Amino acid sequence: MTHDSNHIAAKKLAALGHPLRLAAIRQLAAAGPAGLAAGKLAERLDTAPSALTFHLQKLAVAGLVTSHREGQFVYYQAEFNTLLALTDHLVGACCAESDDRCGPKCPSAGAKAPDAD
Amino acid sequence: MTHDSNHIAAKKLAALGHPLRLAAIRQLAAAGPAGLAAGKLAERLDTAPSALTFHLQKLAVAGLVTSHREGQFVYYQAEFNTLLALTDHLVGACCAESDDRCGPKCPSAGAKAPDAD
DNA sequence: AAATTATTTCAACTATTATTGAACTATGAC
DNA sequence: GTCATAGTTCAATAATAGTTGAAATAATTT
Repeated sequence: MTHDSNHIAAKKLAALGHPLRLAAIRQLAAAGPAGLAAGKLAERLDTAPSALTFHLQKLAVAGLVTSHREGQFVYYQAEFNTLLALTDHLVGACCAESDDRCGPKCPSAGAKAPDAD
Repeated sequence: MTHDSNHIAAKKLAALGHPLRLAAIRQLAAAGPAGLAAGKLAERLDTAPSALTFHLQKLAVAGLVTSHREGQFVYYQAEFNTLLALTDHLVGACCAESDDRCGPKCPSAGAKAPDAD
């Protein structure tokens, strides 16, 4: 909400704004809390290891993934709370200043409906 | 879900991945279906008109805003459905391949819980 | 300790995006 | 028509981001 949290959220969105990175985070999200090894991810995304590292680092800097080594492997996992907070930042204030709502799925539906049907 | 929809979603996220654009779409989202005139938006975002046009065009190309002229004014409005679909693309497959869920707010909570408590 | 597998780092290069201010176009008021 | 207001376009520049492959580091196996 502050001036600065907008800046931070924009950074996260920019990090997600690349096809490989978006595909990566979705794989990691689908994989659940256990995450995936970098190599597995590279294989699934059909990309070169060095490219994957480059992109995973951007995601890590943005706070969207974490990693830890387990023997030979480095596991990456999605930062779920950060992802969910981000989607909320994006649509959470939807229609806040409006009498109308944007539709049946409006995130702030019910919060201000004058309609007591 | 397809290879290509990922690419399209990444484009939208990249469009949102700039502080001014993110601030703009949030203002437009908060403004509801009626939208806001470009000048009003420029004033609220404290930015030069030409810069605002530049960024609004990116949002428009990405399908996140539309605009229409009303006399002297050009009104911009958020594309709510696109925004909501985007957040869903981002977290919709969360934990889909996992036995564990990422947390109490997991978007796919209930979809696969073996827990019949 | 040499070989193998997993991942990261680096450097050279290419490509894309953002910023700024001045000029331009569109509409409405006089 | 001329003036004021609202927005857009353009051109020059500055800044950032992405790609590639080869070399380096880390852990494991023999």
